[in-house]
Order: sequence, then C-alpha cells, then structure tokens
Amino acid sequence: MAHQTVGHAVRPGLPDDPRAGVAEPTASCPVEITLATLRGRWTTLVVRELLRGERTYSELREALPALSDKVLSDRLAQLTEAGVLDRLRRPGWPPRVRYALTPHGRRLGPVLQALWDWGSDRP
Amino acid sequence: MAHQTVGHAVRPGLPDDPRAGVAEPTASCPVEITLATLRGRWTTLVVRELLRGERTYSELREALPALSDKVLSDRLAQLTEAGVLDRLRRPGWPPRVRYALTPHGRRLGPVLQALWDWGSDRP
DNA sequence: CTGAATCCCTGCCGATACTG
DNA sequence: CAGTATCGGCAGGGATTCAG
Repeated sequence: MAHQTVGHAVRPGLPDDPRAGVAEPTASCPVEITLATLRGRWTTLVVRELLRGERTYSELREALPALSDKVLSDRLAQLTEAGVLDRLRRPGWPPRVRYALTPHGRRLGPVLQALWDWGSDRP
Repeated sequence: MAHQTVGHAVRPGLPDDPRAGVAEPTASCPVEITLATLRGRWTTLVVRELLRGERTYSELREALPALSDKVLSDRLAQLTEAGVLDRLRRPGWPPRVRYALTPHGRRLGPVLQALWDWGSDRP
C-alpha cells in the first residue's frame, strides 16, 4: 500500500497496514484483542500490581481493598485465559496460589505506559 | 519512591510512579483517562479513520458502513469532548462538517500502535 | 485461603423514526 | 447532509452467600 501524502509524517504500521483496513470491530483485530484483554474495571490495576512482582490472591485483595472477590476472580480468570498471567498452585495447607505475569503479560508494560503517557498529556 | 529489586529490569514510569499507587480505578488516573477516551465499540476505528486524514460525516459512514448514525454521533461527540478531534462546520448549503484530529488526538497514533503491536504478538 | 454461584441493577449499544 | 429522540435487549459489575 502506498503512503498517502498528508501534511504530517505518515505513521507507520497502523493506518497503513493492510490488515488495518477492517470496517468493523472484529475480534481478530489486534487492537480489539488488546482492548478485550484490558477490558473491564480493575483489570489494569491488577496487571499493574503484578508488574511489580508476583502476588497471592490475598496480597491482591490487600493491595486493592475495594475490589470484590467476584470481580477479582473474574479478572484473574480473564487474564489467565488471555495468556497474561500464570496461576501457580502451591501444594499443602493452607492453599496458596501465586499469580505471576507470563512473558507475554510482561509485555503489557509498554502498553500501559503508552496509555499512561497519553492520559498525562494535557489536551 | 525507591526502585524495587525484582528479577527483570524495572520498568520506568508506571509501576514506580508515585501517582501509580492508586488502589481504585479513579477517573483521574491517566490510564483510565485514555481508556475512557477509547471506550466503546467503534471508537478506535473512527480514530484510525481520522488518522488517515480529515473526513466528513458522510465519508465516515461510507468507511464504516455497519456503524449506525446514533453511535457515530455518540462517538464523534465523545471524542470531541475528549479534545481528540475538532468539528469544523462549513457555512452554507448543503451543510458540510469536517472532522479532524487535534494535535492531542494525533498523539493517539502511538497508543493505537502499542495496542496493535501487543495484539499482534503471539502469546 | 481461594475462589464459584447467584441475584439484581445499571449503562451501553443497536434499531427505528424523525428534524434543522 | 448531518444529525437527535426514544426504546428495548443484553452484558458488566457489585454484594452476598456458599464451596473445595
């Protein structure tokens, strides 16, 4: 695809990527995939917490006191399903489960950074 | 805030930023601001379309045929409110309104690129 | 300790019809 | 051409309760 001649520099990759030609919000669009991964209240905060290091269920509850069990469970399942984090069961009693980001999940760091940077930028 | 000693390199800015200590999804969190801006079906596609250059209402409808009038209006209002785009009315008949990204809106390019890149990355 | 199941409520999205 | 008004369905999120 040839670059368009617009006033400012053409941004590589996205608007000019052939796969960026979708006319509907399809689930296979990479942007949709990422947004679906981060979708829902509390999701980014859980990821941020795990970017600091692995955590148990209880530690996540302590770090995010206003987050209910249901939503925390939902988020952990959602992120596990997305390949963002691993659930590591420790045998024995009391049951302890550690959550840690996968390498794929750790790569969300730059994404959150980009979101943070734009949100910090004054209009 | 001192850097933590974790196994991998500490990511600058986000997990270690003092303002990143929020324990709830507050509206003032930069990450929330950006996600709120991009929230809702079709929003990113409208932005992508405008990253390619300014468009009229009709041109946006043609580019995104499955997008209804109501939602398109909603998205344009939402993005205008967020300072992402400018609504440029041309006087006379027929009424023509051009939509163009503001400088702030153009800076969403790298954000969408980051979302695209992560979504393209295989787990 | 670490969740899953249930209930209810709210807010978004889409369809349709109508206006300056 | 460029929208707004209204309505209904449905999924997301919170509180509570129960289970392994």
